[in-house]
Amino acid sequence: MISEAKNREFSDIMIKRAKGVTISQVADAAGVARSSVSRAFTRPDMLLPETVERIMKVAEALGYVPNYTARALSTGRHGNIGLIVPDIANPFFPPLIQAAQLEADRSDFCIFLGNTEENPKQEDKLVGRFAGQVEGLVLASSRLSDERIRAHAGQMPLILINRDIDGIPRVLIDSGSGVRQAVEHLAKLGHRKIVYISGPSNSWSNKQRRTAIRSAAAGFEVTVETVPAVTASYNSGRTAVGAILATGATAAVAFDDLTAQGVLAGLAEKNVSVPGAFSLVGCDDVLGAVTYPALTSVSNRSTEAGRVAVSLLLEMMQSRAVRDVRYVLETHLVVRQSTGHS
Amino acid sequence: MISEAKNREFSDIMIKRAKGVTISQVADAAGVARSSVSRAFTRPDMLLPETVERIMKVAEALGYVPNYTARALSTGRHGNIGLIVPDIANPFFPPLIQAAQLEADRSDFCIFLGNTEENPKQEDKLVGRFAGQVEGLVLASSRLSDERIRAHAGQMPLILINRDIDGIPRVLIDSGSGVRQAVEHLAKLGHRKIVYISGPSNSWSNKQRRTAIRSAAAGFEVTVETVPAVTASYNSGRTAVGAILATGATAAVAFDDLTAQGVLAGLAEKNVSVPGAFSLVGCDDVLGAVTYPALTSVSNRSTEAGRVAVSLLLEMMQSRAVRDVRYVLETHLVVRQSTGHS
DNA sequence: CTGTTAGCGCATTCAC
DNA sequence: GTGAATGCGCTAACAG
Repeated sequence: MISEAKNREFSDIMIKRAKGVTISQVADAAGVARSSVSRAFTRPDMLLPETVERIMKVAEALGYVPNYTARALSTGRHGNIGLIVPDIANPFFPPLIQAAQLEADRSDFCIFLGNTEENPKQEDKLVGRFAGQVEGLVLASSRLSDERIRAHAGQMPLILINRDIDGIPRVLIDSGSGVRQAVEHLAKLGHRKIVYISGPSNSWSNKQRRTAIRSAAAGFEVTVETVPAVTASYNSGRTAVGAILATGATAAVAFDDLTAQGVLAGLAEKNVSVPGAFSLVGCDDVLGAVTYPALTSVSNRSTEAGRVAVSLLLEMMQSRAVRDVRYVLETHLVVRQSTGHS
Repeated sequence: MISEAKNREFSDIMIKRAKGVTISQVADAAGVARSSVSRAFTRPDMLLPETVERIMKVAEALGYVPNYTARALSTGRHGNIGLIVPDIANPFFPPLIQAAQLEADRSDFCIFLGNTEENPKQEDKLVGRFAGQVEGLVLASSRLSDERIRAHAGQMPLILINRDIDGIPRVLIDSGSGVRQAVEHLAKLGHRKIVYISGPSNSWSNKQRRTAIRSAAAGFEVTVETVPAVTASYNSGRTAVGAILATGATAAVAFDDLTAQGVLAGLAEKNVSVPGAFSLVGCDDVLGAVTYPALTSVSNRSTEAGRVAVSLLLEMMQSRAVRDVRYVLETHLVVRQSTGHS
């Protein structure tokens, strides 16, 4: 590996950069009032076409670009909305972010993205940081306490994704429906004891999945044990394999696909064949069919969740009022090759 | 699937939301001047501890939150930097984004993220939209023309990732080094004709890889043909398989891992075994060992690229000057199971 | 230590 | 149709 110093080539030329040109300079240069320049950019119809053209030409020449911050301060509308996610590197979120961005763009809004590294403190800090820069906020899989979320919701329009708090508009991906199908699927394959490999303890989805598995298992005369995987990640799943096998279960449902992928690797290391000797189901279906064996998983609807959340937020911002919306997206099991007879 | 209407439950309660409380209201309520409130939040050391405490208490009670937009307008510093990527759903970018965010956070800066959907128009619009909201900008794998980039660089501090323009600070991931190793690897395995499955035509990385393969191949007496894959994606790679096999080549290097993954799927459909009958190398190494067979790939250094870019940007913003930096990150080949003897 | 004053860049009343 | 004045919420001199 080459050292940093060796990689850096630079000349000594220091070019002082110009400060941003303002509306006043354009006005002076064009021989008009500041307000006319402003109008030329926001309501050209109020000016003579020739005046607009002249102003635009001068603005172009001077390299004038409207300052959105100043505009926002004066209008109270900055056209930005914030989106906060716990971990952008988790493949569950990029499609959600993309969909949110697309939906925001349709109404000419920009997305301010925050990544919290699964850290509530960081999340709280970010929300505060967004204050005054965004008109509304979407919190995806928030790790914040109910109280904190309520406090923030009092400050600005707020939509929750995968977090169920009364009185705050929320979009919920109901993995419960898919998880129940997973348990039924495993039961029919003859499995009598399964383990749930749990995710982050402050995750709403984690609680929901754990509960759904327990109740579904009871109906199929299957027993369930829970093995924690601390965080939702590959390594976490991999190290949990020992504990999983120690339970004597013949199948497992993992909190998410990433965890499942780690478990898959851990099982392979211990020469436990899948699905021959052990069956595994993931959640969120973010890996498609790329694992080996291809992972049976519970579908996710993150794209719709992102789209709907932003759509609800824009609606809420427009009406300047909050409705107690609870939008639920159902899921289902996608059967592939990682599950088989016990 | 349940209809949207059915999923939406909401009460009729419309709660009017309060407007943001300002520094003046806090000042009045606390019986101090506005400037004291401002100081309590920005330079508490300038005030008596008891004054600070009193102000803070009142602020807390009123639910005051500093307005960053107003603050930015007055100071000229908003503590935001923009980061624009072509496709957030491409696994190459999340680690880069995460690293950039982490580095920004160390200096208490926030990242404003933009996604362009590989569309230059959208990219141009976003840059304009960021004007005045960010103090600096990082453009990753920009699809903009040199002219547009130069124009924007004149407006604010700007760093490029994977784009090589003279006079504009840039961080380049040199996949050339890794690609050359790939060609050598294939040549040693006896392959005499290989194809390069190209990516987006306006991608700097694509040009760089194509060029590197050609020159390396010449040195090893290997012939190269190029098959286009339009966009960098799974489907694109999958549909290119026909054209790839038609060339009669025995191995291929794909623009990126996503494309390679598609090719892998396409080859499997045609019952062409990998690496038995065909060898394949990816680029960017974003899939780890999860494909089957595990993909031989050229390493990426996106995390470092993100970190370094932000670090350079902050440095540049501080000095209010631009140096002609060209920071190069070397790559290497990661051999796995998708390559074998011809 | 704290209050007073004056902008930051722009949109928006009002007059003309 | 266009210019002059006011204020968005906050920070930064300058006094006291």
